[in-house]
Amino acid sequence: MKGTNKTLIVIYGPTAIGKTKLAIELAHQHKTEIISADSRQFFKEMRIGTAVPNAEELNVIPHHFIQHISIHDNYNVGLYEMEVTKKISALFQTYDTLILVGGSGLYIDAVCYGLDDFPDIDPDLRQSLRKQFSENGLDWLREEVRRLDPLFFQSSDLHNHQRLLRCLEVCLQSGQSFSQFKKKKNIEKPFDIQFISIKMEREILYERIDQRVDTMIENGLLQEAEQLRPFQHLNALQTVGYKELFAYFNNETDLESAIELIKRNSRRFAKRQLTWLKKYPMEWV
RNA sequence: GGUGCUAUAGCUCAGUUGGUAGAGCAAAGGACUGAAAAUCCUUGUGUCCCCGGUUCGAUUCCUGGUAGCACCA
Repeated sequence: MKGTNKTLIVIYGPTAIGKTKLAIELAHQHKTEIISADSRQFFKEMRIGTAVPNAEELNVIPHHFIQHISIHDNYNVGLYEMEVTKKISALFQTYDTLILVGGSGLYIDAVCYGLDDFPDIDPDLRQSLRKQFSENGLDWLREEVRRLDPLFFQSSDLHNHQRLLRCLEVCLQSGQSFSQFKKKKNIEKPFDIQFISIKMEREILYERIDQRVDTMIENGLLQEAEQLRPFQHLNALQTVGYKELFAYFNNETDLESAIELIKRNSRRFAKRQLTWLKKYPMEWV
């Protein structure tokens, strides 16, 4: 306890476990509002495939950071952190308790522990580095990182091109090493945090995932994905439930296989979320 | 009823000239600071259908079962 009378209830857990329902119950109970930490429900074009709360649910309890931006907007966890920090402090003027709910661990971390300050990256630089990577490959990328940030080179996964590219862009943008910015300063938040998750057998969770995918298909996921097909290259659409259907539209697979893949990839996603979850001091319901 | 083929991991199958076995997929574990539903790392789970026989030793060869498939009646 920090001696404040403000509490953020954080609901985290794997996809399809019932976070939305629990959040709404708790919001009713505390007569408060809900903040989303779900990096895919932000996008207003993606509704069915991200299982956003339905219209009635959104009506009864005010939700923030849901369906509030477009897939064409440039968005990331840094922007989210800035906005959500402001929003939370504004809402705590009115409420003693707020609900944070979502499945994106990094975004939960950003709210609860803060992010270090990194330089803004010139889009041209980012573009150029990606091009160089696609031309010169992973060995080139590693070599650059070794030269500019030996510490990162030692301690990081040298097969992960996304991380290496991120490291490199920060180094080149700032003239300093990426590692220098990573201070892990763990900003003290002016509120208490209570982590809550839901206990469920793996087998039952997987059944729920399968069922929910079938429901999404019934609710028109194909049509939603079809409309987004022209934008399939966007970051926001590198998402389970969409990328598999793009493959189907592009004749790379049949529909049945695409749906099976959505289920499998949702299971794998849930597993990654369960790994992430272990770092939080959870209370289970 | 007869003949033939098959029986090995959760699934599809490979293999062992006799020394208790391995691929793909599914799965499990992990990492994570501005793409995070992304990206990446690690891991092989087993009465080799059952009862006998031969053998120092059988999942492998042999007899007999059982089950599935195919063909013939």
